[in-house]
Amino acid sequence: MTNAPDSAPASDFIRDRIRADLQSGKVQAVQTRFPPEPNGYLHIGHAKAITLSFSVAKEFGGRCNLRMDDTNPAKEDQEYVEAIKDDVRWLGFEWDALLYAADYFDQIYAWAELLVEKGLAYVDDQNAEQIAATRGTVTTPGTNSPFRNRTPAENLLLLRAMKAGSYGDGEKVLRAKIDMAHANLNLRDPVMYRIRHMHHQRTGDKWCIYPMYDWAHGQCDSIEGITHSLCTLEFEHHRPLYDWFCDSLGIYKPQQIEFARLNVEYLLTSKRRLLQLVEGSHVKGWDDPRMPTLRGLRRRGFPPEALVAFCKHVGVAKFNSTHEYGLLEFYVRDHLNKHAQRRMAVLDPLKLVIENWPAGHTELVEAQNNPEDPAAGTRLVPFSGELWIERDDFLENPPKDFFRLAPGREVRLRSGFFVTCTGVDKDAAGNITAVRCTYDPATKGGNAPDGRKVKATMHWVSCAHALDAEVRLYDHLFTVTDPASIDADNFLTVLNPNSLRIVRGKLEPSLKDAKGGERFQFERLAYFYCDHQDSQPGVPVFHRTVTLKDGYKAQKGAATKDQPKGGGKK
RNA sequence: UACCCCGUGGUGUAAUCGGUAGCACAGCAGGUUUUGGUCCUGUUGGUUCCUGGUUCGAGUCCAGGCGGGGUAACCA
Repeated sequence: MTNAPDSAPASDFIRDRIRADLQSGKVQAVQTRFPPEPNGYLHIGHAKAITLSFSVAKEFGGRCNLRMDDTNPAKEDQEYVEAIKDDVRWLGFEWDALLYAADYFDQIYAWAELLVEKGLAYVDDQNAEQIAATRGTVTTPGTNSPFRNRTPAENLLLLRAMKAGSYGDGEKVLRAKIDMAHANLNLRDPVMYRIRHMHHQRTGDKWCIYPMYDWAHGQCDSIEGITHSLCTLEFEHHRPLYDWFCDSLGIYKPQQIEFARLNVEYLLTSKRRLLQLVEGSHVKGWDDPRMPTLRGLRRRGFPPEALVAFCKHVGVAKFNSTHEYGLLEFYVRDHLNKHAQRRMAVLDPLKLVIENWPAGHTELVEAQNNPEDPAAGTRLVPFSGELWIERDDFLENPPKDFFRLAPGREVRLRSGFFVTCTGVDKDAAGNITAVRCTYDPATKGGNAPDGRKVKATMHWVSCAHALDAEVRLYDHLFTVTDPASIDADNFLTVLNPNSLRIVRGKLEPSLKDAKGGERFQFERLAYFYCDHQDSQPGVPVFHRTVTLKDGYKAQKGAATKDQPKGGGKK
């Protein structure tokens, strides 16, 4: 699946259990599933769940289904079904079967009648408020519904009438008859069916009663023969109910195992909050490159392989943890370093004039496409007497640890020539308008025949040949590492006003042919993604995926870490 | 103030049947380098939440604390 380091699955409590189940013979073949509700887009948290369920199945020679948990037509939409399928495939996983909870509605209903007949479920006439009010609290028991003792025969009639559409929305519900005083609130006669006269994207108008999550999920798992039903920690309290339904029905009971959901610094995975960002236009949609959605990460340029490697690395445990954002970046850089071709681009241009360059002359220099992958070949880049260099690659009065261009200093222009700074031009206000230098014709390609060394190599783009292009520089959407901890009222105050900065860059001409979906490293700056939405033929738009590590800045402290000011450097 | 779950270096995560803490990232130092990237080498960090107990031996088992998270939708 991935070539990233330590992609081998670590031993964890879930795999340990599966191994034991296989060994004891309790389980013959592993069957897992990823059960999203098609009511929104998948995000990085889902990537962990997807990676887990699909990987586990694969590792143990089992199967993994993609099942749409479409039990609530009020919130779901076919558009999301397609998006989910697309995102799962993008991550690199292929399901053994594509299934829908709605396809089991007949079976689930039949089981409901069975429970009614067994006296384990009843129709309640109370409304939602009354049911909530009589549920009790975590410290006080609930009270029985006045309709709790209806006979099985009466309940059966009522349930059938519910199904037949004899009642309006909310008029009646079917409830499991368990224990209104149970310490686990989920077992205080949970609602199984509610009435919703609604069109379902899959079953049309066949049903007007729809099963609740608890009264569908375990049943679906059972029907599919799921051996290990993996889900996140918040469903832990639901497991007793999951078990109760299967046991009461006398059907095959899969084992639900819960693990901690993924948390990453600066990222939010709450659907509600994400929706707030989109609806408030704080981002440009669900696929905004600052969003932690899979679609957003895709547009940001994150390779799916990097995401999967990250998800495998973080492991699975029950401890509620938060991963450093830097770990995610590590996997992105690790993959991109090996696969992204190099190009040169100047994002904060400063003119460099080569005084001894033959007027009007252009020379082509050969540049490596990827030093990490010789097979990527080389390309020709035009070099001339006026070049763009990065503004912060020149300093008139450099500190001792600054290796780049400065008056009197010689540096290498990558794949080009050695140049020596002879002076600067300034405007009336004293701002530097251009840097002047001379070049050494003998150093073409970047090496001096006499063996002399330079301490710095800089990127450049020929002014006459430069491609002007829009480059979008992204940074964290939030200024705090844990935006989820900020309450709803102040949530927007921690939005990073500099999370998106758009600049016009001077790019080497070959980038004119960049296609949407391609990834590059703009040397010495960062990795960039050619946007598949906004790029036009010949007019590419680039998104900064992640910066390169910067050893120089690191030495100077992290003061500018979250507030990039230079062209593309942090 | 009920019930459930969890607690290992800065962040995560490992440690066969209880045998004396490993790995990754980050950090630091050095080397290599036509990217201050990559790569290579070395290295700093842990009384395994606390207190007792069982044991020849406890991160692993037991008890009691402390701390964190979760749960009261006709959502999933």
